[in-house]
Amino acid sequence: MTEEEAAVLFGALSNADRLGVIRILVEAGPDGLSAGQVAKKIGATPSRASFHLSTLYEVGIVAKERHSRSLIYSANFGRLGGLIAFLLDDCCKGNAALKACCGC
Amino acid sequence: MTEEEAAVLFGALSNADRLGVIRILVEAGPDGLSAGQVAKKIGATPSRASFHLSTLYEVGIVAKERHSRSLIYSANFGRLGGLIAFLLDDCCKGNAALKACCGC
DNA sequence: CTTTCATTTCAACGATTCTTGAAATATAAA
DNA sequence: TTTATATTTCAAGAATCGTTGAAATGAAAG
Repeated sequence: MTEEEAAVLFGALSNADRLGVIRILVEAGPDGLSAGQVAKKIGATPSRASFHLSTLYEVGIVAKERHSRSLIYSANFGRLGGLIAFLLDDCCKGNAALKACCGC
Repeated sequence: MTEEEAAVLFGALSNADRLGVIRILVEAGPDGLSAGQVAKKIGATPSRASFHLSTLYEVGIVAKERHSRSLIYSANFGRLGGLIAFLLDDCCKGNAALKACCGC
């Protein structure tokens, strides 16, 4: 992962609504949640939730699958884990002090 | 750490120049580097480097200390580790799949 | 006390992001 | 085939971000 790519991913995490989305999608597990359910849970209008879900989808942090009328979103752990690994191992060269600070 | 605070921290990481700064400051170790050295290493004008260093300093990701004419910047592992811990443990509830994906 | 060096601050500008509400699309039900 | 449901897309506007180069600040040297 390039610095540019990581920066884009961090940009996707740089919004409280989207962190809320990630939180509830992780909680929801592999079955995920519909866009509407996400909107309700984070207290956002459909359009606003859709905007944030799209942002997360475009960078690969969430997956999307149509289920009849609903679009079901779920967390992509691989992508999120890859970003953490970039920060920890590549950007910060596996620095021991850093790992100690995050319990890794 | 609140979602709002984490979002601000992720925002500070959402720029390739700033990830470059973090990389070289981690590499430089506890002694850090002057603003001028940072600027040279990332290939930026003094003013642009200063802007990015300030952004990182304001959110506590780097520390700053004057040494005669130079301002010496160094990485704050505690803050960076705290953010990773937020994502891993709080936001993602210690999810095992995620931890596996980043080697934690 | 003037000059030099290191860095920040500022103003201006363009680019990007976020929100809102209305209109469009896709799917299913009546 | 009309209607209802679920979601996205769009346009407009406000807010924030990033770059540039010039001016200001802080600290040391001559």
